[in-house]
Amino acid sequence: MAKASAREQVAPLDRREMAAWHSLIHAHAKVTRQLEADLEAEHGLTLPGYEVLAHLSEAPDRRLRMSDLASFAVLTPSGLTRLVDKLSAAGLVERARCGADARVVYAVITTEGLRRLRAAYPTHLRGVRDYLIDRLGAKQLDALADALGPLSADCPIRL
Amino acid sequence: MAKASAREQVAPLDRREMAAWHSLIHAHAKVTRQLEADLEAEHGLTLPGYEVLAHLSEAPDRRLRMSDLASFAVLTPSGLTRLVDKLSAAGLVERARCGADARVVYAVITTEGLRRLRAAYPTHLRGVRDYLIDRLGAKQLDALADALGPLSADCPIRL
DNA sequence: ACGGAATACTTGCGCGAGCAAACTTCTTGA
DNA sequence: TCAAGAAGTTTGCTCGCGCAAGTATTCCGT
Repeated sequence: MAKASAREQVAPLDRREMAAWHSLIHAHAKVTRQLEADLEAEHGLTLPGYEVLAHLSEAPDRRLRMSDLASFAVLTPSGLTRLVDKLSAAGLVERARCGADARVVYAVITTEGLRRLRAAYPTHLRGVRDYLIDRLGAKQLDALADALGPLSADCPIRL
Repeated sequence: MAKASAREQVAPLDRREMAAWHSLIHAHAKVTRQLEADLEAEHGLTLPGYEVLAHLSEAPDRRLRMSDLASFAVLTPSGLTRLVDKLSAAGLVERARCGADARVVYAVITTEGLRRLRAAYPTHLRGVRDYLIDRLGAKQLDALADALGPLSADCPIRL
């Protein structure tokens, strides 16, 4: 096998590859920023905050382990700790210890949290539609999930 | 035309729509975090920092207006000011005033900046290939750029 | 030609969040 | 049984970066 020398040149990205990469970055930034601005303005929620509430509301027993919640919400464990601190201070979420394993902590959505989530839901829904889904055809939508889904395969998403 | 009442229910996102939305968030997070970790570890550059250098190196006269650079790099003007401050302190970029319009400032990449960029290029290239492009087929690559490109076509980032 | 609006950039401030290290609790191998 | 190590969470520290306000310059209507 030929070993790559330090001077060996690698082919640069071609136009299509560059376009795919840049469109991913820019589209993501644009969509999430608009969505977050709406949620913030209308309901005082951040996007990660909303997603935490949404995931909890759909989880069995309305609770999830901190570490699982972290990967759902695309946050590091420490990031999730702070976010749950904040949501907890706002009364939207509570912590509960696990009887079986004293290391794990559950985050549980409160009744008030469910209320806020339901109130914010239309805003989020409209945002996802306006900024993403309605700008794509059905084929493009499938292609998008098809292409990007496997990239985050090890981040379990309940679908 | 029926006017939507306050109580009118909107259909929730279906499975495909949810999948597209979540895959966008998770894939973006995964790819950019890995890429940034590599750049940071091997060359002490952040991803936005790398992209600023890359855009400058390809610009006519190796310079771009701050505001143009901001939208390329997916940053707000203020965010770009700090980033250019940092790159400037590291000697990778310089500021230059514009003779024709005293309001505009150009960011210009230095020789040292070009050196650092060239050194980091293989890392970035490999990252984009490993974490994104090589995991997609040619068709998926086109579909991705095709679907996401228009979302940010009009204005790259401005809200 | 002049004063108000628009444009380009920078600063004050604050917050979200990542990394590394510290605890705590559970597991496992000798 | 009892370390040693792994797993889950939290804390200390730090920094990137967005928003709003401030400054400097240019444009435009009258």
